[in-house]
Amino acid sequence: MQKYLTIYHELVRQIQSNQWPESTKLPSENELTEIYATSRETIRKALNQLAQDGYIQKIRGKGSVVIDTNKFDFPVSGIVSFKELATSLQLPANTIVNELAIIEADQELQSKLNINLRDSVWKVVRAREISGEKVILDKDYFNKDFVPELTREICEDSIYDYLENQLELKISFARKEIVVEEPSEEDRSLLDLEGYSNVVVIKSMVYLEDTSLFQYTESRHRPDKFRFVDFARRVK
Amino acid sequence: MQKYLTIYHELVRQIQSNQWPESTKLPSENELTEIYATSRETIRKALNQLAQDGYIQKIRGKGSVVIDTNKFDFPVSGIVSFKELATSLQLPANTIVNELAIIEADQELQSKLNINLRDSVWKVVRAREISGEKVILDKDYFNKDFVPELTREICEDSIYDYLENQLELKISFARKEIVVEEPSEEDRSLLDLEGYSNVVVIKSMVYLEDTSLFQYTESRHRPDKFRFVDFARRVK
DNA sequence: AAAGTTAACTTGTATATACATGTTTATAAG
DNA sequence: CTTATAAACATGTATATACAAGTTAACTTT
Repeated sequence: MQKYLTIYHELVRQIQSNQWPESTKLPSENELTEIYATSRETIRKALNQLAQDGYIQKIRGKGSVVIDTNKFDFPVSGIVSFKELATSLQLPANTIVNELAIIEADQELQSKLNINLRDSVWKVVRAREISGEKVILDKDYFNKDFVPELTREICEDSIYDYLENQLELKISFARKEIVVEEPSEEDRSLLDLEGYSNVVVIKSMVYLEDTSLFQYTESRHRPDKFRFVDFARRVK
Repeated sequence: MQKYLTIYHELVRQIQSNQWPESTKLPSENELTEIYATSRETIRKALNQLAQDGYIQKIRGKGSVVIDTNKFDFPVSGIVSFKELATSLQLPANTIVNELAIIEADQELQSKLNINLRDSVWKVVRAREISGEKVILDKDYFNKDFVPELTREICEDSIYDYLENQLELKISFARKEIVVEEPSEEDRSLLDLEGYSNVVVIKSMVYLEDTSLFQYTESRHRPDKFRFVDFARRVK
C-alpha cells in the first residue's frame, strides 16, 4: 500500500480515537517526517487529504489544527453503501428486496444510464428498515454490460461489496442531486410513510474509474428520517 | 498568484468554454509542462484539483479525461453566497431584508455559535425572491466579535462580499446539515409557500481560516424550488 | 518596562530526479 | 495473419532541495 495513504489512515484513526483532541495541533510536518521515517512531501500528501476531508485545518506558520469531527454525524456525501453506513453507525437495519429483474430500458432510463433503447438493465428495488420502520426505498438500475449477474442474496447483503470484491469493478465517482417529490404509489405501498406528504429523493449517477456510467439510483427517504451532513471548503 | 492555481483556473475556463469537450483527453502532463513552461509537479497539482472538483478523471497510463460538467447544474455544495449563485446562474433574483438587529444569544444560539449566553450577535433575516416568488428565507447569525458593523445596504447587496473584501475575513470551511422541517410561522408569513407543508432547511456553521466559528445560518427553501447538486468520489 | 529585532520554526510553492505501473503502438517471430 | 515482445508514453509515488512567507519566542535596545 502507498505510504501517504497508510499515514493518512493512521492519522484518521488517531484523531477519531481522540489521541489528538479537537483544537489541538498535530505534530509539525518535520516531526511527522521523522516519526514515519519518510519525506516531507509524503507527509504533506497525507495532511492535505486530512484537510480535504475535514479532519484538520492547516494554518501557515502555525501547524495543523484538529477540527471538530462530530463522530455521530455521518457524512452522507461521498459514495457510501447502505450496509457500510448502517455498520459504521451501528444501526439496527434490515433490507427487504421487493423486486429483482432484468428489464428493457425505456426512454427515461436510456438517458439516465446513457445507453440504447431496450438495452438490458438490472432493476433492484429494496426497502430499508431502520428500527423496524421502512423509511428508505432504494431503486437501483445497473447497466447489464457491467453487471451480468445478480442474485437475491447479493441484494439482501450488499451489492457494492459484490461489485467491488467479486466483479472487481472500480467504482470511482458520482453525480448526485437531492430534490423533494410527492410520494409515488410505490412509495406509499412499500414504505411506512405515516402520512408524510413528501419524500426526499437522492438521484445518483455512478461512474467507474474509466468514466463509464454503470449505475443510476434513486434513494427515496421519508423526510423526518432524512439527514444529509456535509463538509465544504470555500473555493480559492 | 500561484502558478498551479493560475493553471487550474485557466483549464477550468477552457473546459467550460468547451475547448476540451466531454470525454476527450487533456494534453498529457508532459505536454502541459511544456505549454505552461513549468514543472510536472506543478501541473499535477492543478490536475488533481480539477479531478477533486469533478472536471476530469485521471486514468493511469491513459491521461486526463474531461467528464461531463452540466453547466446548468449549479453545485450547491461548497460555500457560495446567494449573490454569487444568482450571478453565475443569471437568475432574476432579489433580496428583501426583513430584519437586521443585534440580539443577545439564547441557549440555542450559544451552542450553534459556540459563544457565551447573552453575547452579542448580529441577526439578519432575508427573503430571496426568484422570478418574483419569495422561495428562500435566509436567517444568518454572526458573532459580533468578528463582524462589528452591518448595514441594511450591505445585507441587500452581499454580506460575504463585505466580509471578505472590506473586513478581510478569511472564510475557510463549513459544516452543513440538510433536513426537512414543518414551516414555522415566520416561514409562512415571509415566504410564498403556496400551501407546501414542508421546508428544506440547510443549517451551516461557517468557520474562518484560524478555525474560529463566526457564522450560523439557516437557509429555508420551499421544497419545489430546492435542488442540491453534488459531485462525490468513492474514498480509497 | 516597552518596543523593536532577530532567530527559529511553521506551512506553502516550485523544481528536479528516479523509479513503479498501466496503456498503446510498433516491431518481430511464428 | 496472429501472437508475442519491446519500446514509447501515460500517470503514480517517493525523495530531495531551495526558497517564500507567516508565527512565535527569545533577545536586544531604548
